[in-house]
Amino acid sequence: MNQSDILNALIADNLVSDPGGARGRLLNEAARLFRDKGYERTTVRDLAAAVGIQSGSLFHHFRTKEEILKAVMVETIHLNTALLRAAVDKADTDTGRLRALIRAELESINGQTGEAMAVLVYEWRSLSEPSQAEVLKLRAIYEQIWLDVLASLKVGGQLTADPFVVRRMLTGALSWTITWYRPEGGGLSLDGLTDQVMAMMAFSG
Amino acid sequence: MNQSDILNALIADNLVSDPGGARGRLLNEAARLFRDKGYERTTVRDLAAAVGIQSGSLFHHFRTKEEILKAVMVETIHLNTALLRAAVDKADTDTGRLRALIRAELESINGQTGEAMAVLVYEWRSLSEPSQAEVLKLRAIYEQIWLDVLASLKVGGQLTADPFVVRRMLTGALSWTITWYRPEGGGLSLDGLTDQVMAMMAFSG
DNA sequence: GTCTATAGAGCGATAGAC
DNA sequence: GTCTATCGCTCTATAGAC
Repeated sequence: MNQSDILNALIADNLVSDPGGARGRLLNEAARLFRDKGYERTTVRDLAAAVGIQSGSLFHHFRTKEEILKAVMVETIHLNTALLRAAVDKADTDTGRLRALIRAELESINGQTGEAMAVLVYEWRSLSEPSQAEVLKLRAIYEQIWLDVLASLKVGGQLTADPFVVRRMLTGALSWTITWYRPEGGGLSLDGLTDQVMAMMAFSG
Repeated sequence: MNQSDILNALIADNLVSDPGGARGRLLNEAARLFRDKGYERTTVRDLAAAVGIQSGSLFHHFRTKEEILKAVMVETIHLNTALLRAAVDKADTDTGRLRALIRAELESINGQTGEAMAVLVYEWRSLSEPSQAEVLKLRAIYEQIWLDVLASLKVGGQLTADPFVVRRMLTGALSWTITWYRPEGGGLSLDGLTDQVMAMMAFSG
């Protein structure tokens, strides 16, 4: 399964909207706007204009503005959980799995789904409490993939620090790359960036 | 010079407002509100209520709401640059200086100035372009303290990764601790957290 | 230096025609 | 399913009394 097979499978299961459809197009534009301007500064008029309709028409597709934010987050987690799962399953050592996780998360953040990933990380506060609880359940599945690999490295002795703390440090370090890393610049490639992260970790394996 | 001596020296130089005065009290409350609710969701009525005045009275002290955000950021950088400088000057090896930097930044983020530090990191987008440029100049001084130590470690061979990349990874990892680390919980202490970060770094010194 | 009162603009969301 | 029109509300900032 390559990336586009994974996407198509999720669309078939109604877990992710078809990016060609009306709903999918809106969610893509919403992710971009929410990342660039922030959720609060993005108006329903901005969202509507981005897909070429009037603001009133938006509410035929979504009951509230917040429902759009939630949909961006939920679909992003579904997609990236599947991508992370696929990446980790390809490796056959714990060290290789850690590298695959770092590479996959960097790609999620700095690649095509980057806008939505940034929204997921930095617009969390804008989501209502009930929606946060809902999204958190989905996020836990994603996090567990990380924790399983880190725990295995800890048992194997390659990792000395606490897996939970390491995961949180990496969450911060990797998500922060969206503020400074520019893959198109011709400088550091995504693999090169992954190498740098690995070089930073106290890791004998 | 202990921490309170440093603060008093900055107040004497008019670089930081006296926390007991009207301006200082407002900036402290503003930092707390901006961190908790975000800049956009915090209204001038919220800010005024936090110091016990009406919203109209705020504009006797600040010309715009954004000026308050900028003042929070500028004073935070002045204070934390002085604290970082003092911390690094106490150590006498490069490894010790790195540890001191990590410890100091964790304390800035998770201690008394944590609310303002969080605003500095996560409300950057809410600052107007001209103000961003102004604050960036001050930030560069702070960053240079980090880069000097990391460059020295690179020359010494203890650090293999690129100093600029390492600094950015650490910026993300350390600032992210405000979202999960709770020092008062009785679990991990600030020194313990510093140990965990050091344990994560590929660092033979 | 703080108050009351409000101007002026923009916001999310709704209603009903087509 | 999109349109136009607009409601009702909240926001930043101002004006002028005290």
